[in-house]
Amino acid sequence: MKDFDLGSMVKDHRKKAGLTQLELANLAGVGKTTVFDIEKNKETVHWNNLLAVLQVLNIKIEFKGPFTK
Amino acid sequence: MKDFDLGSMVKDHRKKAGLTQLELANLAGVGKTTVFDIEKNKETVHWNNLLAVLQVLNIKIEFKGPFTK
DNA sequence: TTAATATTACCGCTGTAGCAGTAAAAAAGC
DNA sequence: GCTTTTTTACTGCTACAGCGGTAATATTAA
Repeated sequence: MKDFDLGSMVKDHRKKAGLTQLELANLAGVGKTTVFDIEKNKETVHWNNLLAVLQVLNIKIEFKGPFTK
Repeated sequence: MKDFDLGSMVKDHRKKAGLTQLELANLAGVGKTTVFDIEKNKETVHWNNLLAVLQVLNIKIEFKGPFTK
């Protein structure tokens, strides 16, 4: 039930991509505060901003529900 | 590259759970507008609100990146 | 060690997501 | 058919996420 640590994953991928928070923010078209918040697991971020950051890092999202066909 | 249709998935799961948009919104603790926007694939929703809705529907999220361990 | 870079943390300000309310259009039930 | 429920769509209003700027702390490199 506990939320998985997305922030650390983002940070890890960013590091391995050789990017700073500011660079990642610029690439994703968001502010540096947003990248910082994501890595700190703040759930107050906007969905589209999170998507933009994940896309830069090539992180895919999969949704699995009881009725996933 | 195209975004997968999360809105339809949410709607489908909601239907199969026998919930109306309003009921789902109340269960998730968000407004009806938010549920409506999610099903319409508006990416402007807040991350925490999306999480709350998915949790009610038992939809899990998985992140898969190049460096996922 | 010192210097340069990166991260964390705050600050106002602004834009807008979220809200409830309303109403009209669609869908479901009778 | 008609009635009820649900969904869609719009409206002000409010709260706060996001923004850049700044500064302090932490990290890295030289």
